[in-house]
Amino acid sequence: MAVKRRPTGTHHGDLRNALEEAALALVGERGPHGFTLAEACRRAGVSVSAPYKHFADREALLAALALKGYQEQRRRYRAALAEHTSPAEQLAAFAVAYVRFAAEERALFDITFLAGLDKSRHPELARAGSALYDDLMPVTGAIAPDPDEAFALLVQVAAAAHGLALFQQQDMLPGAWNTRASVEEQAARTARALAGRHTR
Amino acid sequence: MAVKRRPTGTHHGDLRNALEEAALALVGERGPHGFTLAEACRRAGVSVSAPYKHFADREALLAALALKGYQEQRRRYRAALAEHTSPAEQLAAFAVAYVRFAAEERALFDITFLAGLDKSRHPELARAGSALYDDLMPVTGAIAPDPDEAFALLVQVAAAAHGLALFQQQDMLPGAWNTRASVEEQAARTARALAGRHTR
DNA sequence: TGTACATCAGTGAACGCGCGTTCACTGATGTAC
DNA sequence: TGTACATCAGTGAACGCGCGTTCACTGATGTAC
Repeated sequence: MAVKRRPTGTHHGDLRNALEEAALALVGERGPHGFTLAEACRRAGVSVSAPYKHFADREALLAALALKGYQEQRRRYRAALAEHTSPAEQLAAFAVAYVRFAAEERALFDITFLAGLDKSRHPELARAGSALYDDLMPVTGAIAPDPDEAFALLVQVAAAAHGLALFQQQDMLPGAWNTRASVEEQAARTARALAGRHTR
Repeated sequence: MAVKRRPTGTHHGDLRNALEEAALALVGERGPHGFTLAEACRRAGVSVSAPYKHFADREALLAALALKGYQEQRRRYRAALAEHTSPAEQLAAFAVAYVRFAAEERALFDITFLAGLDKSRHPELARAGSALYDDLMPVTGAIAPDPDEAFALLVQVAAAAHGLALFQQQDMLPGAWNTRASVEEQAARTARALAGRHTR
């Protein structure tokens, strides 16, 4: 057997991760387009050519983070669904989890949805996005038996949560309405109202 | 009385407008951050220093366009409301007008919501944004008498329309769902469902 | 009507800046024998 | 255990680029008399 390789690399040790962390910090501080390779290198204490040992180019680093964003979303939505049994409440929990993800992981959310990544150049992102639909469809399917209706319901709830998340992030709601608690409540109420339409 | 001034200026004639048009074209072609002063000058056939006779800086040009965006939205929403008498149908018409504005005036929509304008530096934009609420509140107020409920309803419908508009713009819906007609239908249905909650 | 003048929209050259990417290199590490 | 070697993560200098902004200027236009 070969000697065990150290998981930490040769020089820096964990540059790939350090660059990803720096990118998240930059987007958190400066907005969806605030990431530059040069500044991430500065923060990681490394020369500007170092990233190319780990990523093909600037966009590849962002795409790696966007993929993480989709995975984190999936994890959160599955957990949210598992906490309820009634489909309507599961849908509400999903909507709340959506706006909460945007608030708690803002940089990840920004990179995933607002960094302008060319999705046709990153099919794995498109796949990760539609994987989210797969997890949710059983829930809306239990509320609206017709598949088209089920998908429409899912789209409506996700869109409402997406809009609420962006409104809050961009300070477009007045005063107390721009609170995380308030936005989560609106998300849940919207989901319940839209689900209610079908159950009676 | 002084001789009438030509509305067309001295040299170029209408550089201010030409620059705004070029900026809209650029954002339309390259996305929310695709505008540069230099390229707009090239397209207007003018030197790079010319814009400073009309705008304080790059951001001022964008802010002027964002203001136009809010004005155009207001015009459209007022027209949408005027076409119906039932509050629920007015709300649905607003939601449809919202996603239609995003589709028909994509560049204006992008500049208004996605260009990352610093709103604290442009209070006129914040004012123009909340003016939209003022037009809509009577509608939701007719559906939900309690002012907080009325505002919540408005926020929910606007957020849903916002999310739908972005989903379509970013190609996040599969196949026929990513159609303008489909998205408009989802917007109308969401508005009706949310309004319905209150009227029974 | 003719002339001197003020205005001001647009010029063109220059500035400093930060960016993404390439390239030959170095030197520490782990591996084979 | 010791030595020669291959690997490969990170260096540092350089590249070309496009950007926003400034500055002294020019020259066409409209105005005053």
